[in-house]
Amino acid sequence: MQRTRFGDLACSIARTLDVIGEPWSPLILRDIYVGINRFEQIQQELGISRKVLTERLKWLVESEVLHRHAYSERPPRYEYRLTAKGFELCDLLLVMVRWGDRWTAGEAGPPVLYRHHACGQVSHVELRCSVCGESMHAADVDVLPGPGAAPEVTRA
Amino acid sequence: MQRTRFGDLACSIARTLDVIGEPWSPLILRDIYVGINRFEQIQQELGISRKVLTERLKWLVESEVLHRHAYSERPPRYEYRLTAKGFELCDLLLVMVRWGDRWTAGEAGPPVLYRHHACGQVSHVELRCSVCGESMHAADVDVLPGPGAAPEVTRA
DNA sequence: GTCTATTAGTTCCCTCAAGGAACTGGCCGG
DNA sequence: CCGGCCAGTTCCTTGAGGGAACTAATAGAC
Repeated sequence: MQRTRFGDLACSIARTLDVIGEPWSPLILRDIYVGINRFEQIQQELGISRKVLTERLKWLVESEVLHRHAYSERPPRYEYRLTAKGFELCDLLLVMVRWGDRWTAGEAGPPVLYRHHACGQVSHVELRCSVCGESMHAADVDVLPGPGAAPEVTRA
Repeated sequence: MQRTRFGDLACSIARTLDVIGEPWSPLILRDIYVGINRFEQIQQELGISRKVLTERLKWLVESEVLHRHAYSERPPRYEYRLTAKGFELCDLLLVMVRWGDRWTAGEAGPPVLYRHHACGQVSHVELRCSVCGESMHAADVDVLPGPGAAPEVTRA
């Protein structure tokens, strides 16, 4: 956790960062997305400190991104699963993958490929407009104050 | 900067986080995207420590996400601008905004709206498959090892 | 010519979060 | 009853973030 909390800003980016902006959190989310659901597994896969992993998991559960599921009563054992809120957050991971593949993968090519169920092809995500369906990137939009804007301040 | 660097992992998410995963970096990117380009302006808008801002800007310039543009020779004064690489990184911000709007905006509604140039409508981004154009989310894909995968390890 | 303001950092100290390793508690199998 | 597994917790050390003061370069006011 960084010292300054972002959740109070009238900014959806800051609020999203408040949930998964801390170091390790996106990688924990990825692990759980690909089926690495248990404390011990995640700790070993990432090489993260157990203390930090405990803190992150607790926060993600509080934020309703993950839910702690008992897979054994005796002894009490838990695994972590994505909620609907958490599943949608994985969109962010797909976009990170896309950017990382394009700009950091280098000679070797992307470390992981994604096959789309609908068409069966290996592909990647693209951003489109929810209204017209055309390509929509940072350069293709105007930014306007919305209903939840803080007075006298414009934040994204 | 968190203690553990992520850039060396064979994982595009980790590599992307290596560039903008540190606290404040996405918010700095956002500021520059919306036209807040100068050190003093960013520092005041975010309330970030000047020391940390210096470190982040330096790193983002080294990572070729930003470029340091001299807008005055005497006295030497600089502003920060997005490179093509940096502009594409803003896609990530749009997806963060979308998630934040959906899950954290609450009663007040989204603080900022985005109008798409192509259709003139206020809308938001959606993820589509680059091959077939259909909706593509985390639940709609199979994950396969790619050419740049580390031996014996699968990372996203 | 000196005084102040502006901009872009740099330096300093202090606190608190991350890393790492050892430890705890519940339970099972031999 | 001993060792092993799992899911954490505790403790200590290091180093990153916060905050404020300081520097350098220059323009403009007086």
